[in-house]
Amino acid sequence: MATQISLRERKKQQTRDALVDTALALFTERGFDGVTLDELCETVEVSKRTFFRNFSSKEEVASAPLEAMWRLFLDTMETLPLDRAPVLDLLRDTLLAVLDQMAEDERWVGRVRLNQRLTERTPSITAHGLHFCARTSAEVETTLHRRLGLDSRDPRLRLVLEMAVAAFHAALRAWIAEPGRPSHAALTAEVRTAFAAIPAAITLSAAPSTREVSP
Amino acid sequence: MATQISLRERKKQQTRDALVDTALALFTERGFDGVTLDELCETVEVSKRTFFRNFSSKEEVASAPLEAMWRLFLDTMETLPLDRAPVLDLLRDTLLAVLDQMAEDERWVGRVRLNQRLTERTPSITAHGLHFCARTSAEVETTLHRRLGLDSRDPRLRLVLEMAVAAFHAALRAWIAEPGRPSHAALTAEVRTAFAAIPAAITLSAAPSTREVSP
DNA sequence: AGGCTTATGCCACTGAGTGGCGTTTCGAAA
DNA sequence: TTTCGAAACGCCACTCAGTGGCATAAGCCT
Repeated sequence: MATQISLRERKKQQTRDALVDTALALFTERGFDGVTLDELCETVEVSKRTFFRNFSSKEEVASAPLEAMWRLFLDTMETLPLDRAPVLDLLRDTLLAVLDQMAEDERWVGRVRLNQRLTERTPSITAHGLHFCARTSAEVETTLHRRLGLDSRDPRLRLVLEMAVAAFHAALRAWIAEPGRPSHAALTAEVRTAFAAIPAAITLSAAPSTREVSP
Repeated sequence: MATQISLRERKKQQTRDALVDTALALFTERGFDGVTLDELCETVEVSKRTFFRNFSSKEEVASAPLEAMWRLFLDTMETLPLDRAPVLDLLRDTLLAVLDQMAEDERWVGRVRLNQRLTERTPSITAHGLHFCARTSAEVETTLHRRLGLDSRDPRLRLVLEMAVAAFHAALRAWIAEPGRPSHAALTAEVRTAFAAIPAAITLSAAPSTREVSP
């Protein structure tokens, strides 16, 4: 009872996975711009037309792992039971739960790592990822706006979402920078740390004892 | 102060301005994807090669007004006298000062309006703008990190920067949505409103009877 | 005025992304 | 099992963003 989905769906998923893994490997090895789509498609033995039926751009295939996580996040937000806790805590806990769920496939952690490394060194992937985040968080905003019953002109919901996204990005960067093989546990720890730093960020002031020397 | 710059510099600036204004007009009229670069260049009577010596992409020419503002912001951050005020207040006040300075050229306000309208309806411009913001705020982070003497692993500086950017974007969106002709004064008012909402965003909770929380 | 620098125009080229269309492959009903 | 419709695929031709090279022109400087 493993697969209730059709053979066709499975085959499609297989080529999708093959494209993602091969793309991550090739991009990591020779750089995003050093690999053409023709090359990638030839390696996976798939036509370029098929590639664009699975991904909307060259950047998307490299961002697939994180985008899958955000889609799960969005779905969870739709069905989550809401309590009266601060939205920021809600977002953090949902994010942590989603991370646990994604990490059940242990290959995902490795893929996210390559995904993130490529994002950091490739401007066009960065831009694509930021845009995806913006779209997704706009959808989360819509969902929460409806479910929490807030005034649509209230900018606080948008702001708290941006804070959460910023905290997650900070956590990802710190996680990638860690020595050794980044683990799922380490990532969740970084997420907790980053969210915990938010209140202090608002009141952050210049360090008292520091004096400036440069022109 | 008059123009001390050379004639050559002025001519270059003229073609730059012509490209920006024509691009904003054409894109607004027929959509970003409905205008080819060849068309734009023919209208301004400039070769495509020249276009790419002034702008690095089709998206950049549409984002030029806001990018100019952020560059001025970055320069200001470099030379600003720092006091012990919270960094968030520092960022807000600097942003307001930079807006005043940009608005001295009254054409700028109109350009930003078109810039922002196009950004909202064009995904690729959105992505480009977000990436530019990320790069710029990373530079601001570097500058403030050096000038404030903070631990480089402290995520609070990054977080407070993201909050400021998010507040500015929220202000821009509200400004664009205002009826009538958006003015510079209205924009600064929106900026103040958005920044003021930040502390309450953190503690925002789901509340059917919507109890307001004040800082 | 003459040489130097710098912007520009022109041209050919790569590579991403799209549309059309015929063919294969799977799913499901008969 | 056969057959039929739908979905996925491959192939081909095309548009357009962006780049590199090289020759030319325009401003700058002595």
